[in-house]
Amino acid sequence: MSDDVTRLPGASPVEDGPPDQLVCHVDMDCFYAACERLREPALRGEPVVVGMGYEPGDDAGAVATASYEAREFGVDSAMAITTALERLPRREDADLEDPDAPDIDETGLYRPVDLDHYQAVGAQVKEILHECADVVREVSIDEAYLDVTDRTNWEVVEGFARHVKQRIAREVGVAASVGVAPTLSAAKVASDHDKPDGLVVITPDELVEFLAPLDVEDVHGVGPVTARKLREEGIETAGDLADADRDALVDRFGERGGELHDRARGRDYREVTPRGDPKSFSRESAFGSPVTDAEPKREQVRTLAAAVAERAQREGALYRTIGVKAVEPPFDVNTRERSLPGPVDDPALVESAALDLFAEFEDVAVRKVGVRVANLSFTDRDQPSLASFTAAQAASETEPAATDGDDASDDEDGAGERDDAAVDATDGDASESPAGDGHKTHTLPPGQTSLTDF
DNA sequence: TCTGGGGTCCTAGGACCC
DNA sequence: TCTGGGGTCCTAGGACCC
Repeated sequence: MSDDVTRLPGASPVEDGPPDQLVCHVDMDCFYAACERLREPALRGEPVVVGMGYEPGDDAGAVATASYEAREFGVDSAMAITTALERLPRREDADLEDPDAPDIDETGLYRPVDLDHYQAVGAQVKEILHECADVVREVSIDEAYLDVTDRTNWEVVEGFARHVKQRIAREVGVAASVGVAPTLSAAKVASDHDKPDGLVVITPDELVEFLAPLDVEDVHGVGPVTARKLREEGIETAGDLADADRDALVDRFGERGGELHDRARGRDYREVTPRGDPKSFSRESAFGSPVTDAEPKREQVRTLAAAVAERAQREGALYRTIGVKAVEPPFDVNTRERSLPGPVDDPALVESAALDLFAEFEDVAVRKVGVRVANLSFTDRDQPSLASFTAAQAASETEPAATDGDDASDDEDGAGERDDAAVDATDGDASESPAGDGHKTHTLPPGQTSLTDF
């Protein structure tokens, strides 16, 4: 029911042809690096690398953003910091006296990610964007689509887009690339086309010709895996994809195949709609090297569970599904999740459920663990009142949860034993938390460590 | 390039219900 | 008792995006 909130009547796709719209895609250039330069002007003109999971001086983590100066040295997003340091040593290691030290002109400045700062800068940019358009879809911290159909027209849209860029540069101090096109996916292609500081307008007349020569991987939605498969069939460009047999694409790639075919032909029936509520929250973290011992992994799971639960509470979200992730070397991603009979806000339950689901990975080598909550509902909007929620919950709690001591893994064939008795409230009454913050808390009965009764 | 973190959507099989 | 088909929910994995 809550899902329907995001599917407003006006948001249904137009079936009978491209919607007549003017879409503007705004994409900040090297946003994290630009934000660092904003508060540390000495970084301007220098190779800057912003690393995540990285602290000053260490060499763990990965590159979140590399400035264009750093990219000259072969440093790129998602690259391991160790690799980046090989190509671009840190400035601190330059030493004019030492012949073995790197040349200062071939060193870069490394900074750790500071999301709070970027969020604050991003908010200023978004404020401008909302002033420039009636509908804005914020895709990420540094990217948004604008529906500007009613604000401009094809004759003057270039000036309009230039105005948006200049406002961002003048009022916030960071550079954006802007693309304008009749569809979302083409606007995205347009903003990418002349980065950095680009401004590209693709009119409806030019659309097909513009797309045709592009690499097939430039089509939004074609990633490395699909691109490889397409190339194996001789489909190298967007034009090749546009000319390919649609039914064959659907056979091979499912509905997505048809969608990609459309996009390569300049057809994209999506409209610009604001983003709805989030669907899940997750936290994950990687170990420096794979860990086999149970306790350090369990400790990390506990930490992540607490962080996820805290996030949900902060955002006023209840969750009905709790899940974990365990990545085994070399890169085998395993996920396990369980759904509850009803939405809860219960940090202790997130922890015990996560540990329980994680049990089967306790004694194997794991390089990364994660915890997730999903099936979210938001208290102050689409959620039934606390009173009715509590009543419904009480009704499903009449049967006490069994503590059978079984391993979670033993439950595979025990589906018939599943019962609907949910998680029991500790004191038998579903009282609000003492803090009186409106959050109803739920915990497993003392001593219960298994979730086989989910 | 030996792979970080936070998300979304899709698919496929099985359970379960009518 | 056997058979059928449709619909929905759940779980696991995969691809993609930023």
